[in-house]
Amino acid sequence: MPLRTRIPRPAARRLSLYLREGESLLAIGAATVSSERLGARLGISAAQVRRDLAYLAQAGQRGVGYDLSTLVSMLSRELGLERPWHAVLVGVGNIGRALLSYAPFRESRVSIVAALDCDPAAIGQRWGGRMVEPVANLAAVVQRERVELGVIAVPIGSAQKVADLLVGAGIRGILNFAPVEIVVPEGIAASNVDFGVELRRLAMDVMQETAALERASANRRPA
Amino acid sequence: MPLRTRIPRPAARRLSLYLREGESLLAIGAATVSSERLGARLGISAAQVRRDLAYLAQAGQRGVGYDLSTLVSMLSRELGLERPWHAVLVGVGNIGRALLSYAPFRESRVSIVAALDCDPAAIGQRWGGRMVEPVANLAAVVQRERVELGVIAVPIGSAQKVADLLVGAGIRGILNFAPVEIVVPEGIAASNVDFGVELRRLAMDVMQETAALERASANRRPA
DNA sequence: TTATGTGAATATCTTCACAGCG
DNA sequence: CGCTGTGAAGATATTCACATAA
Repeated sequence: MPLRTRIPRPAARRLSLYLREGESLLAIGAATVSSERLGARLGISAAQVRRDLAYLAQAGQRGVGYDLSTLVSMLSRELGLERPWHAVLVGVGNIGRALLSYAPFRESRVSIVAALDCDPAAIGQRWGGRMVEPVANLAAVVQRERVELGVIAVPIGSAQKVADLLVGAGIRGILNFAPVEIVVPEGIAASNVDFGVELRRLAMDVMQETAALERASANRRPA
Repeated sequence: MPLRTRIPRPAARRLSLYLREGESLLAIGAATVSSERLGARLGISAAQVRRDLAYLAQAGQRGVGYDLSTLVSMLSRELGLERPWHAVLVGVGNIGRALLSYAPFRESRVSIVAALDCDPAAIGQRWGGRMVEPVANLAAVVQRERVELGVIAVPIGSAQKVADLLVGAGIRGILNFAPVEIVVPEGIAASNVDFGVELRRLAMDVMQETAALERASANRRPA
């Protein structure tokens, strides 16, 4: 077997977006979609969409486009969503509660099956149907629920400690919302979402847009 | 003047991280940092760090490293953080409240100066020191507080509507937490954070890690 | 005729390796 | 001597343009 070449990182990231849009088009009642239209909905060029989707075997049909239900199931398979994934959340502050009540998870194959916290006052409360357990239960929860992913939503000071606990409990991937880069051993996937970094990046993008506009108008009346 | 070449997209995104780490090292009492160490804290190669920081004029000193206070102020300037940026939040559900209580904003130059919602029950409540106002006030708030950025934390169904309102009110950049790609006119910066997409990506990363490990062990005993 | 799939060309990003400077 | 800054090489990613298939 040819062991199909690995999908490039940026393409792989876009696959999640195609899946989300594909599902939403399907929900609207559409049957097919063109690379043109799919790209337009996501701000991605049609050529890029075709190149990305060509990594899936035979996803589209020439002259017609992509059959949405085929596309959705191929993307699901590619993204590893044919089987369900279980995640455990640590920290039920505002971010944690936002995650627990994030509606789209209910029908997604990736779900948060348990919520832990170390604050005695938080333990026993229910959020989005799940009861908060003490962090001490972590290892037991991971085994009991076959948990593979961990979500960190604790303050910056405890983030690394929680990451170590998760790794120790046998988790394979971590999504971290604390504003610090966590360190994980080789072979464990980690990704970070930091609201502050996102807002700063936005500010920078606005600056660059502004600069680009000024440059453009300066070019209209050059030396 | 040579109109210094634009900083590449990926490098620009990393700049936010260098700033965050730089500030945190400074807080610890460090005076300088090497590309080696800075990179190690972020999982970025030293060569990459040097290449990125070289976009700032004369940021480091050979044989010594980067002076942290210089570095932090250069990065702040590059990211447009020399002056404060004001953002308005629309939607005070769980995500909105998480943003309002996100501690690092308090000392950052990007701050959320107002919170709006369309639910009468939410209006008048206080979160993180800010009182929730009706969305109808949007244009007035934008003018009053010189707001340039908008944060969307409303359900999927109203996200595009809110985006249009923000653009209409004169906002220059939008950070969207609803799980849909919003459409904005040319010249307006937009970026999206979707918890579902992030978790799916994590699941995919875990799959790929697993596949890579299997491939590696298969190679140890090839045909 | 329409819209995919894909070589080839281009553009962009990253790493290497070492000259250069304090 | 240590560590940055940077040409040049290498690796990746994107776009173009068109052959191809329904």
